[in-house]
Amino acid sequence: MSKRVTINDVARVAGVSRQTVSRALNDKGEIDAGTKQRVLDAARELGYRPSRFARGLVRQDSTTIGLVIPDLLNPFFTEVAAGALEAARARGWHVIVYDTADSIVEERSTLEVVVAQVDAVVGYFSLDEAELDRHLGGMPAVLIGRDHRSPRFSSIRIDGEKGVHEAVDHLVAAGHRRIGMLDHAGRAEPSLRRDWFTDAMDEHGLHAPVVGNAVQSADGGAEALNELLDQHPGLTAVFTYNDIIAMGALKAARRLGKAVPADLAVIGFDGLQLGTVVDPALTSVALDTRRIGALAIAQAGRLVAGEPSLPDEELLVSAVLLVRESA
Amino acid sequence: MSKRVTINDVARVAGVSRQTVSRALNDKGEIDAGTKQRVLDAARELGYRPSRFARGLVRQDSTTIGLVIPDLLNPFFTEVAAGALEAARARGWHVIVYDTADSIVEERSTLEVVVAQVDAVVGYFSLDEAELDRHLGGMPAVLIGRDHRSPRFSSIRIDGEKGVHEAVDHLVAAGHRRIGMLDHAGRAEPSLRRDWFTDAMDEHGLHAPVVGNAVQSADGGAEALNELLDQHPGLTAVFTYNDIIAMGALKAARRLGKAVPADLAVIGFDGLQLGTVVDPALTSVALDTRRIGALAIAQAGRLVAGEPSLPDEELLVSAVLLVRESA
DNA sequence: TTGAAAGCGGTACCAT
DNA sequence: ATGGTACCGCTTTCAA
Repeated sequence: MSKRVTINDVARVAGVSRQTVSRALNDKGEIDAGTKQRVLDAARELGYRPSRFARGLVRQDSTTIGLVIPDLLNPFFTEVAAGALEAARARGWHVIVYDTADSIVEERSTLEVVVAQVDAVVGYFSLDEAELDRHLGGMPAVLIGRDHRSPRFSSIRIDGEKGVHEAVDHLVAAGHRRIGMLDHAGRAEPSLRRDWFTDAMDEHGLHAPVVGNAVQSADGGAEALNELLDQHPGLTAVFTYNDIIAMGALKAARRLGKAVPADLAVIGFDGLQLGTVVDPALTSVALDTRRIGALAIAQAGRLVAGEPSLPDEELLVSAVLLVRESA
Repeated sequence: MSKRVTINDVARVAGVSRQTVSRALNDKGEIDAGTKQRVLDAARELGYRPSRFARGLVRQDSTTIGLVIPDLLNPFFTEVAAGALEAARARGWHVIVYDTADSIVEERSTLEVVVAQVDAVVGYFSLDEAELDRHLGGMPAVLIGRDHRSPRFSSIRIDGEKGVHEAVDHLVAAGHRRIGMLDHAGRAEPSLRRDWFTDAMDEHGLHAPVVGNAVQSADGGAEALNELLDQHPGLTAVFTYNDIIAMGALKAARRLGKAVPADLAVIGFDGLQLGTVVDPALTSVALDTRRIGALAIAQAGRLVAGEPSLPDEELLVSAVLLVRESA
């Protein structure tokens, strides 16, 4: 492994001092054109590249934010990430992306590493606040889609209540009464989204919604729909935990010979762009994913700079019903 | 904006030297338990976080690789990115993701910024080698899906020839003779994928393939298929530039009342996981996207470390036909 | 126009 | 167990 070429090497070869090298490289004035050229040539020849650490050490700017997401392959997180990258880029900040592979173990090891590499973290975490704090040791952190108790954290809150109510209203207005839900499987408690759904159903006097559980994949959604319809053949509409599950449900419905939305209306959650590639295009309770990413970055930036936090009400992203074709 | 808390501040408050602070923080032995606690308390109190620059400067390890992709929202690039992240993580390296938004202008500004932030770049570039070199100034670079002339660059090459031949063989074996293609619109020249397709058709004595052009989106694919079938109603199969376009074609086919694959067989390119959420699941000439990302990282790592490049034949990723349902 | 010297915030090595 | 000192690679005064 070849030794690093430093500014001193360049200086020696060019026959000048390193300050002069610095001047040449950073396009400062106050330098003879000939000297500058000589330095540049030497630098090229040696393959010199300035150390980003040394630079960063002396110029105290340069903000790097760690974005922690459970699964880059999940289009929802990809959209959030895209929003974050865009927002960061606009400010000249950098984003290091960490994928925790939906695993607590990976999340821990990610956090351990993250503290040494970035100025702030934003993202989706499943560890409790105490442990997060322990790993992060004072680093600014913005939790997405999850409230915080400790003032040490910030949150980007997601409110789907209004959107889910709109969805149920929409279904009821179209004449649906027997409406089921496909919730997320494999979590201890029912999801918030399910609570919103139940509430909305209650409001219409439609009680005891029937709920199935789907693992997080299109196949999971398909399977869950099959089971649900098996037990409750009378259902004319389903609301799902998210769009991926809804897409699986779409597929399963077609296999069962049910036309969507005529025989079975389907409404997802997330409002992924992806919802337009399936047929019929997916109606969904949509989140502004770009905005989520952008907000997280903005808030992280303020924390890093020691500026006051964004006001709470701006840290909230509300879902709205996006009517396409499936309902 | 509050001033940075340094190790000296902690040392002063704890009443020790900074070396002792360093010991306490890095869990070195040779330190009194009481002292260590005192230091830790002081650090917490002050909200001290070590500077990653100073650390990086003295510990010469820590590799950061820049991943440049045209569009994170394109699932193909997402999959490559996921592969890269995974490979980097396994080595303890970091990946900064840059999205150039499919724009030359953004690509330039990205490159300008990238040089100061990472040890090597990998990704998809559209600038010519001379300009890349100029921006990169000696930084190791791995071009994906694109060959290089200058030995200054590395490439991860993509070979779809075999896979596309398999696809055509598959169609021909199923009795198809009138096979069209939906190429990528908006590029000056026909794509490599089109060349492979034409060759494969030739081999079967099926000449003059009919080709339409689709813009890069599902809608683009749908539109292009409509046009193509309008001009060539006899087609019984289409091969597309990529999976997204194929998914649009799938949708368009259904709208036209054509069953897939019975009336029209569809084969995409890329082999996206996404291909399973549509119905019928997409048959595709599949690339191992994870591997592409992993190879790029591996090669970048070697370049950074000054190790010999991976042998050329290992830097090649070949596509294979992935038969699902649409053909 | 150029160079010398003083840090930036840490860690490593050598004393004590 | 603790502190002193040098040094990582670069930029920024300040002189010359």
